[in-house]
Formats: sequence, structure tokens, C-alpha cells
Amino acid sequence: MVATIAETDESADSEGVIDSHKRREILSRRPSYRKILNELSSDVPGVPKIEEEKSEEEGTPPNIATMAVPTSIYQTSTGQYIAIAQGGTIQISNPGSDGVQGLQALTMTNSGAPPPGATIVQYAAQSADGTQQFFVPGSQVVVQAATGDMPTYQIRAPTTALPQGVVMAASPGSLHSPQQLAEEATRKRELRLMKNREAAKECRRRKKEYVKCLESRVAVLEVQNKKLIEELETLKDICSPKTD
DNA sequence: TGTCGGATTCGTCAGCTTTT
DNA sequence: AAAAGCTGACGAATCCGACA
Repeated sequence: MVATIAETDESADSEGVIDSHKRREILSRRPSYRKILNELSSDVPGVPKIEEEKSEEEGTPPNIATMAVPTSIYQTSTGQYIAIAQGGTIQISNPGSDGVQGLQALTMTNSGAPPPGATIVQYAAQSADGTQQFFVPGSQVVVQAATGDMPTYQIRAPTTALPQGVVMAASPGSLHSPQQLAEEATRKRELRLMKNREAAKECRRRKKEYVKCLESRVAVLEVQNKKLIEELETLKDICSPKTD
């Protein structure tokens, strides 16, 4: 795969920037989902904490086909059961399904032994009609591709033979020419984008988990409310018996 | 079958928070 | 204080159901 990137994003049009600034000034920032959920969990037993990420799953090989043992089970307002298992697997089962039947597993894992400096993101969606997997290698190589008015860069697979004259990953201390500096800046940018990409995925996963926990809380509170109303009615009947 | 509109997903940017 | 991390917002791409 060869993708061409033109360096245009540094010169964002000022009008849009001003608009977004105004918009963001209005917005107030909220604490992270992890923080909110962990605060919730300290208040309410039964609300699981979002665990700190453990690096590389610590000895457990990623086994997508196996069923994770649920550590927390919730029922949503729509009647679905949600099980959050160790390792971050979220399992959703529909009512009426027994055990494994009707169970979906969503797993975000890191590979057990990635190559040095590379991150492998594995997304598996397991359902009745089979399993899909996407592997995203993070060790792509960005090289300066063409000369001209605007520098362009190519993203290449690591196995791709590099064009002549391309210098890979020079350490900052050994940079001399403007071209090397540009390559280093591009490399840093790609690294930053890659990290942010992964962070965004993780953030969205946490957000979904947070929403599910809120839904489960709603379900629990609805049941509690119903019971309290029934109890109140019972007490009313006891305290004021009908005089027929 | 084409298309329209709403929903969802993803990558990116920007700005804030947390960590070092 | 700087670096790293987190997350709301945005736009583009894609999916999917409804409709003519």
C-alpha cells in the first residue's frame, strides 16, 4: 500500500479555527469517563471500576474464540444482558438465549509479542455468522516521496524496499540537514497520530462502557423505585384500612 | 434498483488534565 | 514546565432501512 500525504494541515484556514475556538470556549470540560466511573463505583457497589490498562495482557495469549469469564453482569433497559469480563471483553446476550447461544463478544487486545516499537491492535467481532478480525500494524514507514513545491510523503509497509537516499529514524542528536529534520518531524507526527488514534479508540470503548453502566444503574434504580412504590402502597393499606 | 436521510464508525485536531 | 494522555467536536466514509 502506498498512500500519499500532502503537508497542508499545518496551515488551517483561520475562519474555521476562530469558529471552533468560539465553540469550544462555550464548552465546559468534564472529567474522564474512567474518573467518573471509578467515583461511581466507590459510591455504588456493583458498578465496576474501569481498570488501568495492563501492558500486553501479562501472559494471557489473546484467544478470541474462548469465552471470557464474566466478572460483572448487567441488564439493560432493553432486556439485554451485558457481561464485562476480565481483559475488557464485553459480552452482550439477548434474553431468551441460554448460555453461549446468542452471545456476542467484542474484544480489544494487544498482541502477545509485537515487534519492537510496533503496536498491533486487534479487533475481533464474534457473532453467529463467524469472526472478523482486523490487524493494524503500527510500524509503517513514512518516507519523503517527491520533490517539488510541496513536500509529499509516502506511507510504506516496513518490508517495502526503501528508495535510494532515504534515511530511517535518525536520532535527534544526529540530525543535520533540513531534510533530515523534516523526516524526523514527519516521523514524530506519524507516531503522535498513531498514538492518538489508539487513544481515541480506547476513549470510545470506555465511553460505551460508561454508558452501559449508566443504563444498568437506571435499570437497578427503576426496580428499586418500583419496589418502594409497592411498599408504600402496602403501608398505606395497613395504616388506613378501608371502612366498608 | 437508485437514492435519500439518519445512524454509526473512524481519524484527526484542539484544548484541557494528568503525569513526570 | 514539559510531555503524555484524554476526550469533545468535526468531517468523511460507510451502512442500512424506507421510499419512489
